[in-house]
Amino acid sequence: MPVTGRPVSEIVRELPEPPGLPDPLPEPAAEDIRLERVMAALSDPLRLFIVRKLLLDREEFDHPCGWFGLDRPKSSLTHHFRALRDAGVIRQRQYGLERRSHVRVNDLDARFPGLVEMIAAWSPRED
Amino acid sequence: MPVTGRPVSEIVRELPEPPGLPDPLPEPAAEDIRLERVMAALSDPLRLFIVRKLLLDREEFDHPCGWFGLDRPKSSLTHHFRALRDAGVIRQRQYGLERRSHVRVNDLDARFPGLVEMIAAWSPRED
DNA sequence: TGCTAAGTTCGACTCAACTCGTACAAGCCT
DNA sequence: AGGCTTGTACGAGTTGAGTCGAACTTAGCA
Repeated sequence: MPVTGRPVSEIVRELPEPPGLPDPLPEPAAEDIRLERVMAALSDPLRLFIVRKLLLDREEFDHPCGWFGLDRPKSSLTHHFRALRDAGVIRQRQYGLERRSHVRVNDLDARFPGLVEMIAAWSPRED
Repeated sequence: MPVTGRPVSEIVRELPEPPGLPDPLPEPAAEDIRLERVMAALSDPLRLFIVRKLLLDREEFDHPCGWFGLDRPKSSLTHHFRALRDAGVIRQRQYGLERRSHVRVNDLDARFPGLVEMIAAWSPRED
């Protein structure tokens, strides 16, 4: 995975919200995020890839599905992005045709201190 | 869950191994522990309970299955303890009839800094 | 010797999750 | 209007995980 080399201290600080965003899609409130569900969401390699790319290769505030370069059917991607959103890991907004996502760094850090930073610092094995 | 109130700084420091222990049961080497598998192991509420109790209510170096007070069939417990051991979360040793477990704090902390501390600090919701 | 206790192994059942094709909806553009 | 793009909804097939009962193994002990 390409990595920009941004320091971890910057990764765990969520970008400020640009003004005039669409409303977020339905998601759990920060206090309703469950560790078991977050763990289950992050136990899938594809979803872990998505979250890591959002953290490490972030270019904008929000990113559409196409930006990830995932070679999977669209219905599979819908499934995985929804799993991440339902668990409270990402927030999604509808921009016209596109549905863009970012990691809920502030909410995750408030509930589970150190989790986002650990994921950002972790390097997946090659084999 | 009862909690002894030990400081987190003590929790993330694994107890020193007493001398004369039996060999550990087969387990992945520290460098082979996979984050996806650890996440999957911790996505089950019962296993999260086991790990938290091992971290927070520890009384000895190793604890047998009976110590946890889990009201499940023995074959179910075998399944869950094995899932934790296969993922590299706990180490198990055979003491006569008993199979005792402890969390591999040092190995987990080396691979995924902050994970154990986050789990120890986290409080499950009541509902 | 034989009982008991701790835990395993095996097989069966259930259920949730992953995968994907197909059909559909909703914007954007010419 | 018509076509293109982004993504959803639904359904089906498959796989894997959790659950448990029943039979077995092993160690300790009376």
